[in-house]
Amino acid sequence: MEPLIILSGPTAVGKTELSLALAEAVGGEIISADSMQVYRGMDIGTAKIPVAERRGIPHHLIDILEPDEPWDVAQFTERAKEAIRKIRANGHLPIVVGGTGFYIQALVKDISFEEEQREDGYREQLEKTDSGELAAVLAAVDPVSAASIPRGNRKRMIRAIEYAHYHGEPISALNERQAQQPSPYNFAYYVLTMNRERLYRRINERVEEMVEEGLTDEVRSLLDSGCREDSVAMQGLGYRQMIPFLHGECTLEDSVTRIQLETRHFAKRQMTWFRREQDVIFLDKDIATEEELLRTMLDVMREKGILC
RNA sequence: GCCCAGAUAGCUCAGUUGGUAGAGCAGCGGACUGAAAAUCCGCGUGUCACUGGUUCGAUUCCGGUUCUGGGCA
Repeated sequence: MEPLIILSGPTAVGKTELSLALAEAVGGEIISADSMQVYRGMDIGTAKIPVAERRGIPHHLIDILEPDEPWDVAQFTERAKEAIRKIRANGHLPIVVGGTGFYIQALVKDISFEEEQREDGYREQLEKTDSGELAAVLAAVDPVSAASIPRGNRKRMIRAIEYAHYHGEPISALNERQAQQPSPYNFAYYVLTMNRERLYRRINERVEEMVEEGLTDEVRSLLDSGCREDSVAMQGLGYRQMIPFLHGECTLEDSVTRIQLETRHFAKRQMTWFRREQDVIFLDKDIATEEELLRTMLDVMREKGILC
């Protein structure tokens, strides 16, 4: 089985820093599992590690798209698998680092995403449909999903209906099938954690630092260069909340407070995700030094036969 | 010092024509299979400032006290 090392955790917990030490220790290359760092020009707000600080370790899936280009899990898994092949060919170990749990799950479980011919405008049509109608359509097409997706969650209702439309089977059937499927990887999935209060404080501080480093100008120049306010990239934390300030609709302080708040909410959601995830090894930063954590990681990898 | 208005959940406040109270935000928990830094769901007992009085019963009415605003001196 192919070896795979994963290092994740909530935002601002210190993944990047640890990932460098880890890569050096095992002879690894890093694959970013971050839905926003793929975009060029989004550096400060995504806490992207500057090339100069990468210590010569190759980083994949960072800066590969313009901010208005589409990107999703399916593309991520495809590109990540490509990167894994390349890294293995170099005789190195692939290390997936990032906070997008959804991407990591899709990669580890090797969820397949078949091509969809989306040119028929079906999604656009669904987006115009009101929620009651969507619920009715979903109930007809996929009763299992209809029972589990709340009426308020249009996004997930739309995807479920859309899936049935393109594949002729309910997405709930697909999910069930893929859930059984074993991972093709011999993986070690680490999640870095920390006391909540401390994490929240780090988040608040990091946002302040981002603003000092010029986050406002970064957002402004993205918009000036034609990036649409409703683009996926602009939904990112630190970007979306800055828009009202740039329009003169609120103070900078209001925007900053908002970024801090929503980043804290995000970190909380990430923790919910990791708690549910199977086969995860939690590494608590409160009770161990980075050296100790690294040693634990290496021990686990030896045990699993990822390292000899 | 006097007058007026407040004092209710961590915060901002609503409310009870007297039967011990509820929203938003925060916080907490959860979901998540092609936007995921997205999207969505759930969770509210708190000396109703303190203290007397009236009452079967007071957070609610009356008196006093303290504190906080605002006004007048």
